[in-house]
Amino acid sequence: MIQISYRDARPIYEQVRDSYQQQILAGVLSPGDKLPSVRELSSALAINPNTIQRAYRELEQGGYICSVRGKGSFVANAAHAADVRRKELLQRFDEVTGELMALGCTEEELRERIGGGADRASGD
Amino acid sequence: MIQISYRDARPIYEQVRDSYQQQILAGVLSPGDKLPSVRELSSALAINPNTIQRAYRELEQGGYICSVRGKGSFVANAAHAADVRRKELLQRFDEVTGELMALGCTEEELRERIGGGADRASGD
Amino acid sequence: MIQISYRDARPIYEQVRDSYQQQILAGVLSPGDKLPSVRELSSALAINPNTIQRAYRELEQGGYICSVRGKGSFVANAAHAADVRRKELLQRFDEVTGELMALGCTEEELRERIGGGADRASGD
Amino acid sequence: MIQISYRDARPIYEQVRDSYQQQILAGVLSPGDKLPSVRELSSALAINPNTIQRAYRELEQGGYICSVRGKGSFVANAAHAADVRRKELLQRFDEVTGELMALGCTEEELRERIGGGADRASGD
DNA sequence: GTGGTCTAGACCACG
DNA sequence: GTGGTCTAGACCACA
Repeated sequence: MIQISYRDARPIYEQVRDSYQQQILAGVLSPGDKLPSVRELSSALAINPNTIQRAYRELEQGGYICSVRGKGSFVANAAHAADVRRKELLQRFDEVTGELMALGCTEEELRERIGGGADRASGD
Repeated sequence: MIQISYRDARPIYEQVRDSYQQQILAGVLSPGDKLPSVRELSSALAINPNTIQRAYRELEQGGYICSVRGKGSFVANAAHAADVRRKELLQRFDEVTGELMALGCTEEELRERIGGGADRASGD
Repeated sequence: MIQISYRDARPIYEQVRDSYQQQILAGVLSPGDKLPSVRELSSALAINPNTIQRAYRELEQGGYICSVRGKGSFVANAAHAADVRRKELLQRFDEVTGELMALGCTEEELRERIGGGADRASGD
Repeated sequence: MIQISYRDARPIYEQVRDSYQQQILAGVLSPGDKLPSVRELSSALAINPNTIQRAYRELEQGGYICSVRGKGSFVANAAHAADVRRKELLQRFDEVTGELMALGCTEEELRERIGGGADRASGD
């Protein structure tokens, strides 16, 4: 289930949108799965239906879900959306590595860090 | 000199703050260098002085500059600021690599990408 | 047989209506042919009978079919329907060409494009 | 100035969005031109500000305008938006010509029709 | 019941 | 003053 926080700087509709986006890309939700209805989710989270609807609308514009009047909202085939997302992330990856190397990090240091979630504390 | 753009999604005070932050970290501005006064910069950029003041305030809170009443604002010792920035970037690095690998990128692929600015187009 | 898709932006009754409209104009269905009954089609497609009924009603209003109480629905003489449709399309043709030329496409370019399905990729 | 009609089947926000989109693509509005503020336009058209804002938001998402907090909304550089629009129109052009030829129109007939706004009545 | 649109009015962030 | 977000509640189209 989606978690939202009023302490988060992001507006609520973005938190809802990003949570679903993440779950869909991660495969937690599969193509064809039904999302909770706008009214259902809005009452479950104690949030105005319009706010949920905006999140759903943007998910649909991004190709993540497919909303059908009278039926509900369903997870779409994520292939295209995943491609777009991967391009975004690779661009951010280049930016971050570029700035880190400008700050003195070596290529070797960053290469070792990839996938090394276990010993992450050593470099922080 | 600082460049601001009205087409940028970021508010102006963030553009000013980030520009100086970047120049200080990159060594374009050295510790002790004097920044233009709020009045000077605001008239040079045709921007409300309040906006500049907010940028300077946040730069001081981040440890990038040091403002002295009646004297002006000066670049602080960059070592601490660079440490803070590096931690931020390493955290984002971990987030981005984590999500990329969840989307199917291999560790090897990402390791090869580091520093490979010349053949970047191949992976986009 | 009619195909409907929940991922289509159009409501279902429009998909049903447009599918038959297209088949009638293309000659796949000939004047006098009997359409499946509302009950038959609604159970075959697992769709609410009201939805099918609305599609049939609009097909009859458009002159594409002729419904006889107690007998069924039959494809009408296609000549009139085709005339109406052709007028619609010619109007859209004028609108589209007008806007394309306002965007810088030349008359020659559009003339060459007509019927050039083979080399379509060159102009996209 | 924008004209909206309650008799139009399109929702109001689409009418507003499409009107500006058209004016920007046609060059009636040039890059850098300021659009009326949300409040201004909403009171001029006697429409709720939220409705106008949605139109403006979609114009920004489409790359037609650029909205800046505290400053206003301005026409963006339309080059990219025009490209996207042209592709859309060329695709519709192909669809319409294809269906017209399936209905018996000849290539020659359609080629002559292009640009022939003066003698349009002959073919309707 | 579902999603979609619209209104009325509030508050915030920014300049 | 500007745009952006959120709420509360209404009505419509669709299944």
